[in-house]
Amino acid sequence: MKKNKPKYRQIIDAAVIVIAENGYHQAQVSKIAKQAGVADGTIYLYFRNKEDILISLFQEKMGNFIEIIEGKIAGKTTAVEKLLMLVESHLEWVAEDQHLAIVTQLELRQSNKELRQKINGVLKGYLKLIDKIVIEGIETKEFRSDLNVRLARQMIFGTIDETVTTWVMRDTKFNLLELAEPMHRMLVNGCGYQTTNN
Amino acid sequence: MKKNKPKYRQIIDAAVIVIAENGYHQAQVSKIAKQAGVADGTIYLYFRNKEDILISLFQEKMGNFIEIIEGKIAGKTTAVEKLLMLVESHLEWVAEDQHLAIVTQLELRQSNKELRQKINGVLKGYLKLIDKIVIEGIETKEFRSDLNVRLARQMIFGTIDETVTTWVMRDTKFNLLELAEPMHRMLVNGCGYQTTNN
Amino acid sequence: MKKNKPKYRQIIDAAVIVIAENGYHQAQVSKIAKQAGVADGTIYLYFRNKEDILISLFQEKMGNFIEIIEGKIAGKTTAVEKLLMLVESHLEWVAEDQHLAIVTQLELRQSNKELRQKINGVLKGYLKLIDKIVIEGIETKEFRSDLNVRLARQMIFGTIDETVTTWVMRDTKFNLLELAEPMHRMLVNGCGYQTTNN
Amino acid sequence: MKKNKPKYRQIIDAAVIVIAENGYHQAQVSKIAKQAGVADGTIYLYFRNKEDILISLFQEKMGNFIEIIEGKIAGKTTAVEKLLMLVESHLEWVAEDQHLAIVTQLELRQSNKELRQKINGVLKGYLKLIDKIVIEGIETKEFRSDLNVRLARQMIFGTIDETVTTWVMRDTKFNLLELAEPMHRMLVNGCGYQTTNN
DNA sequence: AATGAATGAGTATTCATTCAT
DNA sequence: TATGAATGAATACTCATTCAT
Repeated sequence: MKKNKPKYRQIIDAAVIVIAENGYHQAQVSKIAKQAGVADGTIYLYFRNKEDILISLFQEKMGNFIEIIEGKIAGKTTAVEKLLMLVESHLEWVAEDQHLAIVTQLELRQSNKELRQKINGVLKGYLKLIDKIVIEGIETKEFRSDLNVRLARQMIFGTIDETVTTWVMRDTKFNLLELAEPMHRMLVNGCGYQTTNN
Repeated sequence: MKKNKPKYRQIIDAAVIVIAENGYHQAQVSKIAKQAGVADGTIYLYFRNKEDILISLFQEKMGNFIEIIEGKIAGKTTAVEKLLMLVESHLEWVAEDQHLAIVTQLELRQSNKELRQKINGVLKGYLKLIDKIVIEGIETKEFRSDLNVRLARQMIFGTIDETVTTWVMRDTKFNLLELAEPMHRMLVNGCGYQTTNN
Repeated sequence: MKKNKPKYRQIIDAAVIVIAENGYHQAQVSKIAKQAGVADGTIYLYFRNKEDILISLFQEKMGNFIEIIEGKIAGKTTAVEKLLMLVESHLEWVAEDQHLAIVTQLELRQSNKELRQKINGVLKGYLKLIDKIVIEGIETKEFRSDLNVRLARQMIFGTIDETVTTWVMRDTKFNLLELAEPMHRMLVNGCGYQTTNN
Repeated sequence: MKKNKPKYRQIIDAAVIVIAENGYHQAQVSKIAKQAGVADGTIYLYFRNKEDILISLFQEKMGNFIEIIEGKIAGKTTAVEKLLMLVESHLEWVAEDQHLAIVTQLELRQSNKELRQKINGVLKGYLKLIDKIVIEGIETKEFRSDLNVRLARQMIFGTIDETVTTWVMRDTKFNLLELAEPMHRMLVNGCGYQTTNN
């Protein structure tokens, strides 16, 4: 199993750094190899081609992230709490590894359609996680019974993603985690009952 | 003023078609020229370079869209009504011209960081429009007084954008406009007061 | 028609020189372009790819040679005379342009199977020419009636080809044309009646 | 002596199979090693480099073939009979081991000039054998006294080689051995006296 | 003797842009 | 204005060979 050999992770981590620092289109295989401390050809002992590095990168990192969140959420009892945990974890994840954030939020989105579709495949796991929380919230009556699940998920993911992307692109970084609580309140309100204060 | 000459729009419209049909990375200048019915070199009498075509495309189309929305919103009295108008207009705009939707939602996002930043510059006008509605809503007490304006805008834009992107990528197209009302309710709720039904 | 433009022939002639002097595997496109006095990219305005250069080269040169021989043969009345003309012309053709001889006899034979098959397609025209002479010789009773046409053609072509290849590979070049007459006598004898002097 | 160790032949036989089935340019050392059931590095304990495998292959197989023919010829008294034996043996050899025929007739000829010259060195032994028969034929007056020995050898070898190559390339295989007799008659005629039936 | 992971040199092709006409 | 032939920089991937074990 190639994935368990140290050079597999070594190359993926090198790719994250090279892409974050040089941009997607300037991340040549030779640069990644150099950063990883291996020969160009060694890359191809662990990955089929360049695209395979990028997909594997996304799978490893995002997949890992989804697992962590699933674990954290399991400990929470209400959908509202679970949603807070998801928002906090997501923002924390982004703030912790800015190289990775740049790669997933900005650079990897420049890839061609084929690669983006494979990336979307990985993302689906995350979106299903959100769906589960929304559905649970409806069942427990924390959320409106007439809530459109897909729309709610698009609100939750869209809000987080837009916020994170804006933050990653900013030059001056503020504390992203502080946004978790107000963002969570907005999203829960969005899924809740009353419309205005009238 | 080059922008008023017929070939200027001719080339931009050709670019929309070529990018929508071939994808961003297969939209060569020569293809756009052919579609526009001009010689390759002629492109450079109207645009500085390829990037300039794409930015101009976005400016023309998005700028036009913003103007239309501004007009429509002016006729509404409350922030809630204005937000509904914005959501409806946005979804309508996307549903009306699918070529353009593909280009702005999917293809143009594959461009490099530099181009994307310029595109974001154009988008700022739209985001400011949203900000104005949110601020007005707070002032009229339609929205919470402690609402984080930037966060609210990111929710509104993020939700619309994520929804539209998902819709554009789908093979089977449902009626996008039907989502305006429930999406609007979610967003207004998100900006409003009460959290849950407890 | 690209084939009539001067650069088309210019590139083919450059390819002959570069391949003859550097060998098939050291004949990079950039070298051919430099020899032709054009930019690398210009090659691709006239040829689909590198293989297309080589096929076109063979078609142009060999096709041209076949036409010339056909013309010369038309003036001869007997199959025996026609065969002499063919042998003489072939040897003359090889001796005249040694660069081309190296390319067709040695270098182009190193190409991959796909290219060789296309080259064989061009060669078929030449082999059919030989067949026609053999058949005519049989009909005029210059040759044996029980002569196997394909075998006779293989003897004629094989003998010429083996002789020419040996000559091209030799460092010291003797007068190739002097071999025409004795080679012709051998071939005519081979197609004729008596076996030995017993 | 490496040549007597079992793995030496094992690797050569593997090379014949791999080249015949994959073609010269797809016959990587690693494939040959796998087919031979040894590690890549082991190849280099028995051969200096890849070229050395191919030369050794040709030497072993062709050398073996020459020895066999020499034995068979020794039992014949006239040059004409010896030539028949040579032609028959050659065609039989090709028809018997089609893998080997593909390798020697088609694939090995794609090698570079340097390797082909070394192969020609091995072939010299066979060509000398032909020369001996021709010279004997002249001395015994079976053949013309003014016969050019080199030319006669080129006819004999060229005819057989061209015939065999054509046969190997054909998809539908006919009985090659049936060509021995008519081919022999043609060649003997070619070396003989009379030109035509006049 | 045997292994096999690691090495790293080498090249065809595309396409945005120019400029002589 | 308009043309379009010509330019030339830039990069992923293969595979023969090595050498530490």
